[in-house]
Amino acid sequence: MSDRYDFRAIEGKWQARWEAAHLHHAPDDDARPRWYALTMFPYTSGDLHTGHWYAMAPSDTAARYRRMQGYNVMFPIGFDAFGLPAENAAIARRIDPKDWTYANIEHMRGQLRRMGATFDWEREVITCDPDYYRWTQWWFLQLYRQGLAYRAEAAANWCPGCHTVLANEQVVDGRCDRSDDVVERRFLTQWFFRITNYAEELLRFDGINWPERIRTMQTNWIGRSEGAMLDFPVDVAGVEDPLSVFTTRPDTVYGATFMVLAPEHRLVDRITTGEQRPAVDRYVQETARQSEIDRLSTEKEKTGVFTGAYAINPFSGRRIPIWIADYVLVTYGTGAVMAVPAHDERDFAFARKYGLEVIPVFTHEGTNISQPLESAFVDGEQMVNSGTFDGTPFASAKQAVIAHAEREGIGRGTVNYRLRDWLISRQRYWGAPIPMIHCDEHGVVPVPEEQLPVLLPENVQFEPTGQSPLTQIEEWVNVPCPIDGKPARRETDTLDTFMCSSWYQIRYCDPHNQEQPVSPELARKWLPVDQYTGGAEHAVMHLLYTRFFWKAARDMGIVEGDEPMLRLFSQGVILGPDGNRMSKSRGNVVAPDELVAEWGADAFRCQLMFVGPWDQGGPYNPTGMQGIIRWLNRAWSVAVEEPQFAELAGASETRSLRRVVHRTIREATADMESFSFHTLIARLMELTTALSRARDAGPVDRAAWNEGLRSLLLMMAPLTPHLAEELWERTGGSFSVHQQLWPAFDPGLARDEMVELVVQVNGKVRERIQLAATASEAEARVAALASEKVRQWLDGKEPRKVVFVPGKLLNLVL
RNA sequence: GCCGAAGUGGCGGAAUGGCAGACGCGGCGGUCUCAAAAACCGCUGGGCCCAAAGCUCGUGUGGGUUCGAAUCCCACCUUCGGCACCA
Repeated sequence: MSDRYDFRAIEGKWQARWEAAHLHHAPDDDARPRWYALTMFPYTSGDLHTGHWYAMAPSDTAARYRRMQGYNVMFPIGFDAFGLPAENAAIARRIDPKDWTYANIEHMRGQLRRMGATFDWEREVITCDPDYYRWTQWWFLQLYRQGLAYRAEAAANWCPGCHTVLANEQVVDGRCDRSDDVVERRFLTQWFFRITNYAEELLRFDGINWPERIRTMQTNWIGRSEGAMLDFPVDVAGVEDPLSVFTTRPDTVYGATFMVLAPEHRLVDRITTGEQRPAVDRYVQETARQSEIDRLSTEKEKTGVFTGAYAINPFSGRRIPIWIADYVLVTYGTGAVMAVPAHDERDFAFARKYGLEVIPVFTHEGTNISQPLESAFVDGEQMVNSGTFDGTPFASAKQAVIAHAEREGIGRGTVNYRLRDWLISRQRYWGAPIPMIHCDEHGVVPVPEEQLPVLLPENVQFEPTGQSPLTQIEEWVNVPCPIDGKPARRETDTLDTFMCSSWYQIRYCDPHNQEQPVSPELARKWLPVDQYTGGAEHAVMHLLYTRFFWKAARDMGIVEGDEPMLRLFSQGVILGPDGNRMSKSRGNVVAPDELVAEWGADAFRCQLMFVGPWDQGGPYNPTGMQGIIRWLNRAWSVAVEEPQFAELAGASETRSLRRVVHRTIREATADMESFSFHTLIARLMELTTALSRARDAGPVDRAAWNEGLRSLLLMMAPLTPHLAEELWERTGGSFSVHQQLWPAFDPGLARDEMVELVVQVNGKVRERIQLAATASEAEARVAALASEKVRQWLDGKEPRKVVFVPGKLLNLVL
């Protein structure tokens, strides 16, 4: 046989055969231990790009490896199918979003099949399918029942390009993460999920193996601060409630010489005096006109206006002015701060500009606090100017002040978070309708569960108006109130699509269940996900939301355990050949379909895995395909062109071949465990070379050859599933190579007999000597001193010290 | 500004205290061929040297620890990522 590797003849053939044999379906009733491997499902953009391949092919390799280790592996796939592009396509091209989406899915299914991945298509989910979003709506109702969904007016991020509000997580540097438009601040009544209820728990990552990078990003995003809430009475007739402020420095409260409110703060209008009103109104309007980007710039000089009103410092009793300034954010804490210019840089800058009083309340080494301060200082030695607290050391000051505040009922120790509740309303059409009804008499009423799904109406006008297109469909909007049947109106906003993806991994376990989102038995069998893989761009969106969702589901008794994904691996970003992100405008897009058509799926998979460490990503090297193709050709030739056989069971060349084989298994197994696919491929290339050299060198022991070839094909199976299957069959293996066990290595056979021992003199390599691997220090010394070269370097001296690393090195120190 | 990761041949990268550059690309030389391509084989960090042997330099920069450092420690530079007026 001298035929050559032709992927065209084998890839389609085996894909069909695997499908016919349901090889990739994970049965629910199977005695093997389960392994739930999950790769993030794709958005239905209509085209599978290189980034998808880069994410999915290695995930598939890892999943196949687990199967060869004896697990019942579930590796499902589906489509994240709701979202704006479908609607924008509808507007631009006058096609129905549904038609656009399902046509895209059809195309992408073909692309995914040609990848040759072990996807369990019998578990496919499509989030825009009523069978799926019925349960997304169901989840909404459960969260509502738990008090975790609520409607409130708040400062929301409005994207003028997308004509909808966005969650905080979708705003990057003041811009929409999708359209890049500068977001505007609008005060709107919207639906939220109380993710902040779980802030504390979301900061803990106990029992899960997630990358440090993702954990840090989530931790930063949640932004926990310890401090106190302090109440400052307002000295304005008719304002009874005190002004509460959050501070991380309650110990500096005696130095609070003024207060600052965000310009949007509710109290501003009520406390502003007649004299100050024109200036305040002007400032509030100016602030409202500014973009968030300008407003949040730390470069900008601080500005503000006095309201004319005063508050009382509850500790010092001092009457202090209330200002407004745009450096105070209405979205954080209470939207008001106590300003302590002596100990806060921002307050200091503000006080200096407007001539406000500065009172230091700590002593500080190297600072004369009886002189006007040059700058604020944050640490200190002990409290001063603080009444009975004077002399309290810095370290215990916070606790002392908090304890006092709690005793007096003027404040309390608290923890504040940067994390805001998750805004889930969207003023767009292509999403799951929020299953609520507004009734004049009964307020907001949930749609009864048996009426789910609330179907999206069809034939809708999409031209963006700033309101959901659903508002215009009278026959859909007008419904009877579920309580008394009187005329009422449906909620017309749709759900953030991140809600659809927050629970998809749960639905995969029981995708066809018509009674429940998942049966308790199947949830228990498959969940949580053992290995999740996906991009780091979802760190504070999808990956945070799905953890929140899971914890809420746990508290409702639907799932068990504290975390939805036990292990997470975040792959890097595959870049264009020029080192930039692939984009049509740059013209550096690498199209998978073309490469698959030219070189085959196996080769493309390997090329992507050979780029470098998976978590680092990097530029795609167009010429790199050659190396992979050469390897696959050599592997083909090694499998189909037998050597001359002879009985050489104990011969040294046999031992040496077996050593390479067993060592490769050892290393390849470690590489699989650590997702080090590039070094794994390198090792298999070496094994292929070793086999072909052994064959060309003369007669080979039959058993050793078969062991080596068989091991090579088994280890290639997760990487090149089609090629391995074909060669497995040609070399007499039974269907399927993917149902075989991963090879085991014999440490004894992997061990070296002879080693090249490095001899160093004063730490520099001067000689290499052949020695039995088990040689002792004394033996190594004798062998080293037998070398003329070593003796020359020793120059007749006796080594002062000898370092011996068995099997590796002997260092003679003079 | 704060936090984190990274920096190694012409290129992607390997080696996480013990032979720097595995494996691959590219390059050079060869086999085959009328020729080219493909395939296969060999060589391929810099310097000294006709060459080899050999010596020497070499993992962002400068110091340190160690018999021995790409690897550990300190300082700095650069790149990337995250957070950033969060009180």
